[in-house]
Amino acid sequence: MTTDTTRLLDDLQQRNLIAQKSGDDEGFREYFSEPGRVVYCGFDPTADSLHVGHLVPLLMLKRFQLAGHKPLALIGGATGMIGDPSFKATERSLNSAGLVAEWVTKLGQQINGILDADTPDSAARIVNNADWMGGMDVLTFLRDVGKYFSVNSMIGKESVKQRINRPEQGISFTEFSYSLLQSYDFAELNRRYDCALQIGGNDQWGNITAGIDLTRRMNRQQVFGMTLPLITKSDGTKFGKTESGTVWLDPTKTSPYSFYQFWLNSADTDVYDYLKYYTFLSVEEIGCIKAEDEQRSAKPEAQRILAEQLTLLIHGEEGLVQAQRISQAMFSGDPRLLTPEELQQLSLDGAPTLALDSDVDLQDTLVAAGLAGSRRIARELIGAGAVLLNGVVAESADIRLDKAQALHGRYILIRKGKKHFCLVELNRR
RNA sequence: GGUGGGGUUCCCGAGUGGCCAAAGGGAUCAGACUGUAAAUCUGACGCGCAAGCUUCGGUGGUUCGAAUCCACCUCCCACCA
Repeated sequence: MTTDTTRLLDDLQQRNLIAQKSGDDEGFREYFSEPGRVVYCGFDPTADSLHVGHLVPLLMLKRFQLAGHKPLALIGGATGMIGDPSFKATERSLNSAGLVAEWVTKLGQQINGILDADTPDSAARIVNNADWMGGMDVLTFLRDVGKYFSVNSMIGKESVKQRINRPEQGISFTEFSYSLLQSYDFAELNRRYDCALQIGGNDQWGNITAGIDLTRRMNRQQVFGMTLPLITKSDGTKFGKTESGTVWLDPTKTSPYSFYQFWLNSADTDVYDYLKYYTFLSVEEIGCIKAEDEQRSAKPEAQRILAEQLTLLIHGEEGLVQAQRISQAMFSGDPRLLTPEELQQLSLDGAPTLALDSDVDLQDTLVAAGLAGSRRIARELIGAGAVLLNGVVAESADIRLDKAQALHGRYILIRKGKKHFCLVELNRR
């Protein structure tokens, strides 16, 4: 077991997954040389689903689990009521208690699906900090927790500096107190579960170190902290977004197909790093993939592997098959070969869909589908041969869509350019 | 409060009476090339099938004609205090 953890830490370093780590490497390694250590990461319910930005810490918990430790996922039913101000430019609006509670439940289910709760010696545990914070009264909190914090050092934290320095934005006492809550969580988890490591995104460093200090003072225990790097894209745009917005883990918010496509579209310059961050493939294997991709001068395999690994992990075998089947039909297959069931599945799987009456103008349809900004643009696109109906180039701008050309009398798959689609379903009249 | 500068089509930014739907760049979209890449090249980029119509902070005015001139309003910025 000792070797497992040593390997883990070396592996994490090779994957560039450690941004900052508290304390000395020796002590850290020694402590984690014993199996069954408890590692925690908090997830605040700020939406009804986790998104790809949450994956790195979540998978980190799993990495520790695979190395024989116990992952502890904390869902911030309490902290989610407050809002973390770290590196946020503006004060955030509060969510209602009911909404937060609902989100807590949903996040719990998602996390549960990813972390293994049945592994004998390293079962995952999911806790909610509302359980110990919800009932705490103000005086107790201020006396027992607040007393350990120095406002002087709190206002010096980099994470709130911009808020402190910008009077027009400011920071409410509520948000300013957030760090105390998170710190108390660490101390509490240390007391309850002997938790000794908190991990989080690099923006959490301030909160984590505050928790380490509090735990030492309250529990007289030395605990550890580690932050994970902020994932970036080589083109400078924000990771985790597509033109249609955040990439969620919830299949009803981001379909397995879109999720698969998100990873598949990773840039060559990023994809090998992502394989290290997001998959459990060994660094050696990833190195081989890279070497092979460089040998072959054709399309690299890395993106496909990345997309497969992640879709399988989050959406399971079925989700992956769906995603691949749709991708195949859309990009390289002939949509005319799809069965009515598969076409129907397309819309369920997240392809944009439009229900129209039969015998409609193609230009108007392109506009309605959001594939063209105006009829004039639609005509230009058609003229350039950029519009495909069921995989066949639309020859004329004056085409009308009717049942005769619809697949199975109902479906017309419109494609604009290389990767914009809309499935039109003609109503029977 | 005083003075000076400014608000132009998604963004930046030219344009100071007709030749302006408005230079140039960026972003975006498409085509070619490709790997559903990158880079590059080409084209499009207010609306309209078209005649034409609606845009240049707002309102009114001068003029045959205004993004361009005038008045007022509004917002932003700089300096003064």
